[in-house]
Amino acid sequence: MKPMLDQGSLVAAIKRCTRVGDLKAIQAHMVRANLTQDTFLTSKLIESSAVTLSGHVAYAHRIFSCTHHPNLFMWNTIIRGYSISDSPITAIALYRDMFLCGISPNNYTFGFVLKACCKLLRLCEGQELQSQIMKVGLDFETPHLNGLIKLYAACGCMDNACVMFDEMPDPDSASWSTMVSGYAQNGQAVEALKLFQEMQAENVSSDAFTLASVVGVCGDLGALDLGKWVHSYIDKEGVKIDLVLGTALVGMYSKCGSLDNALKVFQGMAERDVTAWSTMIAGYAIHGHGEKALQLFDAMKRSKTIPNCVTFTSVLSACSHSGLVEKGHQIFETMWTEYKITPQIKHYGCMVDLFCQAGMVGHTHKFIQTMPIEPNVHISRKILKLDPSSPENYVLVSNVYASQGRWSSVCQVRRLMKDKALKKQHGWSSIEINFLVHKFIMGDESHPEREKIYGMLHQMARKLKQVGHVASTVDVLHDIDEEEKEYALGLHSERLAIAYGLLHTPNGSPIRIVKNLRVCRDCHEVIKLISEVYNREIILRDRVRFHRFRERGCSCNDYW
DNA sequence: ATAGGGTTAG
Repeated sequence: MKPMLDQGSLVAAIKRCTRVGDLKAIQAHMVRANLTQDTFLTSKLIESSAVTLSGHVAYAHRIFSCTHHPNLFMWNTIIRGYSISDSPITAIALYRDMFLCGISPNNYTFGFVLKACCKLLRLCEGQELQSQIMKVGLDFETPHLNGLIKLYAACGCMDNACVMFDEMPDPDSASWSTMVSGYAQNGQAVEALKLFQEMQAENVSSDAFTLASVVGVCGDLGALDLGKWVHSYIDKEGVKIDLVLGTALVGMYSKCGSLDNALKVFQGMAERDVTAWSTMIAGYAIHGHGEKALQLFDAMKRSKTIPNCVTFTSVLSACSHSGLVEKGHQIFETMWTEYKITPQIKHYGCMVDLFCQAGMVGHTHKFIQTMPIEPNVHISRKILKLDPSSPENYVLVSNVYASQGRWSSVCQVRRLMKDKALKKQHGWSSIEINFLVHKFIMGDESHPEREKIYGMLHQMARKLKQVGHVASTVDVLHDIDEEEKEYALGLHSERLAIAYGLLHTPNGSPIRIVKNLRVCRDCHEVIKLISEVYNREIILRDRVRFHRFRERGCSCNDYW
């Protein structure tokens, strides 16, 4: 190696570092060149290990602690490093230390601490920060406002986020994309799309960040036509399809059932990381193409991309849907032996599905005994104990009970959820007509065409009764709360969507609907009946299947 | 002397 003992070449060398080991070598050079007290070089060392080589904040922290009088840049850099690390709480602690050391923050500091608050969902501290900025007389800049909007969105307060956004004098593309992704993350997909359409109307051009969110929303809603339109918009505007946007498109096309397009985008991508590969593999898994998913998994390994736990969920579920028992078992074993990934409950779930579908009852029992957690209702109880704050877990448990007809337990779980005042996650269904996505929740009365829809709904109910359908839930849920009554009356979201579809799609064309979150037992049966009575093909995409491969062993290719 | 906010997979 050439000697590089001046500051300039050392800085250049730090920039080229890809591992912490490289930094150690440079530190050795600094000792030899008597440059250990060089503030600029020390700053760059901290920056490199704290930010550029993320995951090595502790190393940066050691250098920082050895510095006698760290300057503001060093403080900022170390706080920034922690804010993006898995210990953002340390960023906040350091921010307090900074005051104790008599160092005043600047605008950059606030941005980094805000990010840490965001990761920790510390709304109060974020607001405190907001008043501090004003107190010290610094300008409140767009990145701060965007950070606060993000914080509100992350904490589920889209109303506050919206007020801030509306009051912004000069929202930039980051502001828009924060809002769009905020709606998307809070399950307000339609609002996200509305905002995107507003952007179009106001001639605000969308960049790759916003578009990735929008594309994701299209996938969530199964809005293929709109998704295709956004894709053509991306091409037309010459927006570069980078790793993230490419991955978003692949995911959108596979979720919307268009695997050809998903593959086309995937193959056109200049680079592919573990997320991109996992998305494409999941696409094949969802549609029951087990062999293809496995081929892709092999290709991924050949490309030296290291699979993670998400990749394995998709690969194992692909095996389960295609009956590839041996192969699946083999891959499951490699999780720990080759990749040191501890299988999670969902991976065990895939394995149980795999054995069950192959009819290997004995094998299943044996496998279950090796599991760290029992795979029945009792695990669900454990899940609730482990994470009692996640509403999804309650829904999962309630569904497990429902599938066994244990209605009183269903009510108990629901009541528990209510007592804990957990935000109800409404199940919804949607249908896309002429690029517009119409979303319905159970008993939805807000639609402008509610009269027509309800008329159709009652007609549907009568016709179903004529062919002998008795809503199985009606009989058991008579003495429960209002919501359950609506449920029992048949105002399920998917029926509202179908009614709307019957009213608005031309005769002969299929009705494609997406159902999310709450599966009722007779949903598929009812849809089949409606489709027979009205002589219309009804295609249901059940989003729950994407999340919970382990539930009752239906193959996903039934849905598209 | 250096630096900031927003995006993707189950």
